[in-house]
Amino acid sequence: MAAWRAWPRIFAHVDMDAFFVSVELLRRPELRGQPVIVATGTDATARGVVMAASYEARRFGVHSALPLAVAHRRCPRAVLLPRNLELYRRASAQVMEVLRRFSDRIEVAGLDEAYLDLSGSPTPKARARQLKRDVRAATGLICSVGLAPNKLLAKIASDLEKPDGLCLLEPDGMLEAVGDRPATLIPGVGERTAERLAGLGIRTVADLAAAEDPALQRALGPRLGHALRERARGHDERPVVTGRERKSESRETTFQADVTDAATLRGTLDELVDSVCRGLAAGARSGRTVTLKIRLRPFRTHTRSKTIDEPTRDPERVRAIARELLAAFELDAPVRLLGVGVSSLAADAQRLGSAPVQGALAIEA
DNA sequence: TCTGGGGTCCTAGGACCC
DNA sequence: TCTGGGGTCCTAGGACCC
Repeated sequence: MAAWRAWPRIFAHVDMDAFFVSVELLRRPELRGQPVIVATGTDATARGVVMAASYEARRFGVHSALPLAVAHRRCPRAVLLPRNLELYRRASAQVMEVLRRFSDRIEVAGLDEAYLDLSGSPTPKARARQLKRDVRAATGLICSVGLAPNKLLAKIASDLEKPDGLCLLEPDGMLEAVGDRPATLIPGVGERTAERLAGLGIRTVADLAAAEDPALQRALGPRLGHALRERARGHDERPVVTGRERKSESRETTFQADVTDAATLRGTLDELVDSVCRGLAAGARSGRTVTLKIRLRPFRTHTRSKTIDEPTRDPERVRAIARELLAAFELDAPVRLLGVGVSSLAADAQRLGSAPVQGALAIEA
């Protein structure tokens, strides 16, 4: 009898393979088999990063988040495609629609991945195979699926047999499967944390699993230190969270050349504010905190924020606050990036007649 | 080697209130 | 005159994820 039959819960992590590139290839089939890079722009010498790389391009050491200039050096003949987020959003919605047929307990964790709670299914592996077939039939896209008794192991498992993988991972099998991989394999261990761990002589997942709790807690803080060791041991109690509410909305832009001109900054700021407010309106939300983000040369990032008493998404109001924050900021170097965000969001309580808000109605009653 | 854009969560200090 | 303890809110920065 398969061990998974004894698991109290069964989670699937569905991860689309080279998602942005694969979506592009649906309409550019002639590019199949070639190194393809989806990036922030098409000028390989301009500022930007790789958003996705085909498996052919990955063989040259090109991967997402890599600076475009470096990617171009590593693989000069790669076809560079500009990102088309609207296209990827539509494809993602199609994929998620298929996934919902397999469980209503689904957590969308990005455009290209989701967790499904399949607890209670007598044949989870067969369900996963069917899911892969259905996604492919509906969208033409390939995904990898990890099956495990918790979200963490499911996520690790989905990556083990990419592309087009289907992998089942038990807690007992974790160290055998990934024990000698770098600790950064564990979600939550990024570059900075990996450096701190290396200071303790911890480099692999197995090292982290075997580490002393007090030492970890001194290096990383009590919460993170304990949590990461638990993860390295395959322990994870997080449930699938459905229907998350957005907590902030922001826009930012990196200038192709650093900016010192005040009028350019103000003009850009106004566009960012308008876009954020349109986004808030589309989601019927308003917010109380306006945050200005500034990145100065060479790469120093700062934020300034102001919180008001009443939620707003009035562009005039948000613009006035953003301009005030910008005016008060001491610019001692050229500006590389400018951003605007609104947080402390609340659902609109307006238009009660046509679009009732539950909480508000309860008060009315 | 040069580092996008959209998010989430955590920490830490200070203000303020009871 | 010296000085509690807890709670919430706000701000700024940092780390991380996709």
